[in-house]
Amino acid sequence: MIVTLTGRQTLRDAGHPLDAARAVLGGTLTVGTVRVRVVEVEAYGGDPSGPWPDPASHSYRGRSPRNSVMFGEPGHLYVYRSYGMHFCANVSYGPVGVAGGVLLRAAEVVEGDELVASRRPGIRRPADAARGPGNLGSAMGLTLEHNGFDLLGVDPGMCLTLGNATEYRDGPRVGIAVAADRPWRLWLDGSPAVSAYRRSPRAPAPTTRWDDRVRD
DNA sequence: TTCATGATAAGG
DNA sequence: CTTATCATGAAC
Repeated sequence: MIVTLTGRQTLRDAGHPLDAARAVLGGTLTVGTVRVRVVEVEAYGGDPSGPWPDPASHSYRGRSPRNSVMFGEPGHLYVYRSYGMHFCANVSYGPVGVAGGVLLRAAEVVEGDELVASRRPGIRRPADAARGPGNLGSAMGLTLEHNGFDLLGVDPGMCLTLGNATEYRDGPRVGIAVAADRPWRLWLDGSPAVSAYRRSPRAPAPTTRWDDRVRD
């Protein structure tokens, strides 16, 4: 018997942060008249009392006004201000009360190129429009007003379809000082919109080469 | 490869 | 009040 899960169920029942990341990767996000295909994501877990403790996650030190969406219904948009100037977007996952988020790191523009171009003047090539989480936020026109929107429900102008990617690359997460080497960054191989890997200068040097390490 | 940028949360 | 941060583009 074939069971088709709704997107909400898939995100709620993720058994691991990577399950949620795989579900989102390859899907589409629509905000207003702009639709993009998500080609790079990072999984983030939650606090130590939950199933996926993650010191790199905004929710690691418990619920706060900023991160509360991560603790809420799966399939909602968690928008945060990064370094005071960029807006980055996550998709919440896990049951209500359990924190988790999939950071949207890069996407290809499918619809709305004109509006995106006006929001991202000066880019060298179209693939750079939503390349990197801050750039993705700019291209989609995201602000804190979008925080908490239901991506799988009735909120106007906001829609997420899951990609449930089965073929992808993985690697260490970008720009974080702790738990940087968990292979929780996933991307679609070959997409020109995938961002470049930048290791945090605060992260300890990896003890083994990435390609040599064993992953489970 | 390093730096300025500059909001917000967390810790002293 | 001080420090760190799920980043970016430009300068070096």
